[in-house]
Amino acid sequence: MARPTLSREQIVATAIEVADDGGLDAVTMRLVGQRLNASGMALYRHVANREALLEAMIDAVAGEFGYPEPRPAHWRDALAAMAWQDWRSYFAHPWFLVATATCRPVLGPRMLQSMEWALAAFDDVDVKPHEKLRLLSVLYSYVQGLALTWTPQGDGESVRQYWTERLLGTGLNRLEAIVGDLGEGEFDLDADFEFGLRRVLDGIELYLTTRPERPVKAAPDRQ
Amino acid sequence: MARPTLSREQIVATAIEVADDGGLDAVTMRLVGQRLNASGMALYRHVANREALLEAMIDAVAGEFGYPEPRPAHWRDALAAMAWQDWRSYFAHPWFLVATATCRPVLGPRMLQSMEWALAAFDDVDVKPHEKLRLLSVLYSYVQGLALTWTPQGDGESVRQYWTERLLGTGLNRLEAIVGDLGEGEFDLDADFEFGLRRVLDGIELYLTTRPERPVKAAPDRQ
DNA sequence: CTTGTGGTGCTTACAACGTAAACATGGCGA
DNA sequence: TCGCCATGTTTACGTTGTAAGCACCACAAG
Repeated sequence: MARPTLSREQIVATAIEVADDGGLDAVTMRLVGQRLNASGMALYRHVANREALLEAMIDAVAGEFGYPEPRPAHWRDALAAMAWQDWRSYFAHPWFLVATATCRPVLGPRMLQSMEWALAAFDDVDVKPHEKLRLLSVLYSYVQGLALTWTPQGDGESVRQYWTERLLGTGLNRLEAIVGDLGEGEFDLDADFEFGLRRVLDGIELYLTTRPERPVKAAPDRQ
Repeated sequence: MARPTLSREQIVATAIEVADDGGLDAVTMRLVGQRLNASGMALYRHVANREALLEAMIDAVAGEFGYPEPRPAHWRDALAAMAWQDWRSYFAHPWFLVATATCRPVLGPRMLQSMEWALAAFDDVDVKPHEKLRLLSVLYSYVQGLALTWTPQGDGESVRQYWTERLLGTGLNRLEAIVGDLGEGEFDLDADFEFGLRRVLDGIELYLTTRPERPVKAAPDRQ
């Protein structure tokens, strides 16, 4: 049989390149094929259809940067590291969140592995597995939701500019007060993210430490 | 001039119906027009293009259910009410989150009004406006992110079924332990949501009550 | 009453998309 | 050497968003 010149991994990688350059709309079968000196239809030999390609792209990005090994001993440090990593990933690939919203939530192998890593952060904590997932979900959701709000979308117009534009002249004084606040200070997205991250981790920590019925067992002190 | 038989509001409302029935992909200019006994091109007299239509749909849904008036006196009650309302909205219109992810974050008039309502919940709290927005963002993001994970996407396959399917046989024991947990117990999305909501509100409350430099001023006790 | 005039909806047309179907090709097993 | 079949290509079809031009009609001006 004819030696294949295309591979599934190569296709996915190229599609990711295309998406990074031109957004998710640019991920066209023909265009991805073109970057590989192939026709658009060639992709169908390695990928069921466009949606499957998107799912593959999502899972590829999900495992792109590994989480730190060994995992920090205290769950709070581990989860913070994970949150930062995800946060960075979302900005490295602005199309990522759009894709996950469009497709159903993708539980590919790499994504599952990441979840396992995160769950292991709670190994020292005496909570039911389902509650561990619930706690994780709070953090995942926060990171995802905030990124969704602030990732630059399509056109080059800065998100900050868009907000100040829209908030002024609305006659809503509390919103306009924020614009004043934003104008004078710097616009530091990472700082905003870290602020919220602290609140979320605080909420989780409060739960783990104050439930009288299930005391924390042998959680290592943070150094 | 010829009396108009279409109106922008009518178009937006019809488009929302279409999306509720057949998902966001069904929101085609031609199909929305057809429901109004009009051609697809007729819509362009009232809406710039498809994206503008989506943005209008988003803002319409954002203001569909008003938040409770009068607003609960304690910020925590107010924010909880808001979060539940948003949570319900996301499930009433599964396409909503997909649309907000696709378009840039939409700050339409109704959405801004909702934000103003939420900000007012912090009127009794002595925090800088920018920090109020940060605190709100934590909650918004959590609700949005969790809904994004659990809203049924497209096909009728239940999300729960999809998860159990994917989690089994991965060889990752922490994930499989969760499936066992899910299997025996009930699968109560609202309970999951409320659990996380408590954690987020706890995190916010901890911040507001323990900062030594900015004490809470005259926040009313909850009855 | 007649006559623009401009807002409204319709028709046609086009490029781009996902993808089904048939075809061409070339390396490997027999 | 022959045939097979996986791989990539070509062609084609239906659907999409939307640009361009046309047809209509109600009102203001004459």
